[in-house]
Amino acid sequence: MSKCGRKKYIRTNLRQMTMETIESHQDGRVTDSMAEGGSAHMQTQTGQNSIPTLAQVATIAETDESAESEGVIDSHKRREILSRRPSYRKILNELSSDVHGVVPKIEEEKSEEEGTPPNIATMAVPTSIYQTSTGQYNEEIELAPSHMAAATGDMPTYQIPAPTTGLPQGVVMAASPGSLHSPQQLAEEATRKRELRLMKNREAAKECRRRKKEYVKCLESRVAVLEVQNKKLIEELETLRDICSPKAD
DNA sequence: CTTCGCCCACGTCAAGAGCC
DNA sequence: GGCTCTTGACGTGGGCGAAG
Repeated sequence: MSKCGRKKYIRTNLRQMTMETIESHQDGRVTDSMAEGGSAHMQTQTGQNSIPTLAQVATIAETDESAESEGVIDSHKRREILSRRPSYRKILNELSSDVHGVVPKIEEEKSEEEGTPPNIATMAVPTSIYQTSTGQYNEEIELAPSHMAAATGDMPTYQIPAPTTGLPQGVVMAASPGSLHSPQQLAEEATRKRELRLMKNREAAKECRRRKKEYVKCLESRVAVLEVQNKKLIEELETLRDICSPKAD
């Protein structure tokens, strides 16, 4: 068996095991949305997409609780519970409005078209505030001077196609639909539309993944900042306690 | 060197969200 | 209501380090 074939075999088995786990966890019942490729369970097939969003975590917890307490959820309610959450950009922008300065907004993608990196320069990157091996936090928060992805080399080759035409190279504009007569022309038009749709979706998927990574990084950044704040507040509380109730010695 | 296990990125499909 | 966008899920291929 070739390497790829073996991997496929392993992953297929892994997926099967995962689904069995989910089924057993849910008392042998798989929800409609999961069977349809719903968004509320963590993908474990390859390890990617394994980070559940906050909404997903809440959803899973809610589903578990309700499943235990009520036993049966009707399909409509399940659909509501497992409904898709808003986009990363929306969530992040809401977060940024709540915590100004901690979480950056995801900018509209226009800077790349202008030949400059996306404006993430104002983001507080937790480069040096992660917990050390001794449990201490480095409290220095640096401002990222350059594009984050460029620093990590995450998307070295990503490019948005030139927006001038909106069509891939090699895709020829067909004649107007009114001028299509023969089945051959109709088939060609359908093929062309499919190619265009696939190309757009390909780019959209890339962009979506980029945003997702950015979103996760921002959440991690926020966690780090809040942990630092929490630590400071605890220390402040201890100091005030010492002042208010000094030891009599 | 080969195999294994894991991770990452990609392309595609499908379905919900959002806009007009 | 139709169209486009967004994103979860899935399958695939490649890279890399560890183990044999």
